[in-house]
Amino acid sequence: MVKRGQLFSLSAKDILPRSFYARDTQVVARELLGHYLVHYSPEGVAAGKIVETEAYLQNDPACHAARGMTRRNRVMFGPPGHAYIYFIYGMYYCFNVVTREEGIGEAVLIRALEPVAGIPLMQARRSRQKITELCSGPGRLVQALGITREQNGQDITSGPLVISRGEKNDGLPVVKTTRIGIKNGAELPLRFYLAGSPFVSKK
DNA sequence: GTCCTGATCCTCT
DNA sequence: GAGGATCAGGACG
Repeated sequence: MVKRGQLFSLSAKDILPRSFYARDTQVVARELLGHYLVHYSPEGVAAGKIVETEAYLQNDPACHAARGMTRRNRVMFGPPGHAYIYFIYGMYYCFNVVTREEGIGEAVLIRALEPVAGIPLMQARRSRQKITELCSGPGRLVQALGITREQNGQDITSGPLVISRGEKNDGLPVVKTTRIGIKNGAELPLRFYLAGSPFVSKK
């Protein structure tokens, strides 16, 4: 059990293996809830529990990969368990996890975290004090964890940016609903979040 | 080359 | 609740 503010040290067995990601994208999106996104940076470690995700499928008009591979989205077509980070609205970055086997362009967008470690660091990076405003949104959590575009394509099963095993996810109430901020495919129920969490980006 | 749109967030009112 | 900030990728010519 990880408590808020606790020092975050991982051993290899805590990290989700590549096989976790090489599965159906909706299943991965659903099962990522409750696990921890951890970033070791030169300034220190910052980590949060994943409380909100969205699935992006290859035959889905909202997905960058829907129209085939380009230089921008090529990471999505690569092997699973890698980070796909892209720039949006001229100001923000979004962090995705590549799923499915190599050659299929699908990913899971991490939309919100519950901060558990490195909170002072997050507050400094975000210029915000309230815990609920540190990671409740895709652009926010990237900023709070200190993730940069340089990490696009990076392996997240080893190295400074990883997802580690949380408590047993079974039994947590999960809501499945429509995604946020998109026009095409807006009606598809591909967003997942932990019911009642004050850290989701939007109810 | 030019134009337009977007998987967002913040600052007002 | 509305509007602005700000820029890369993709569509088109």
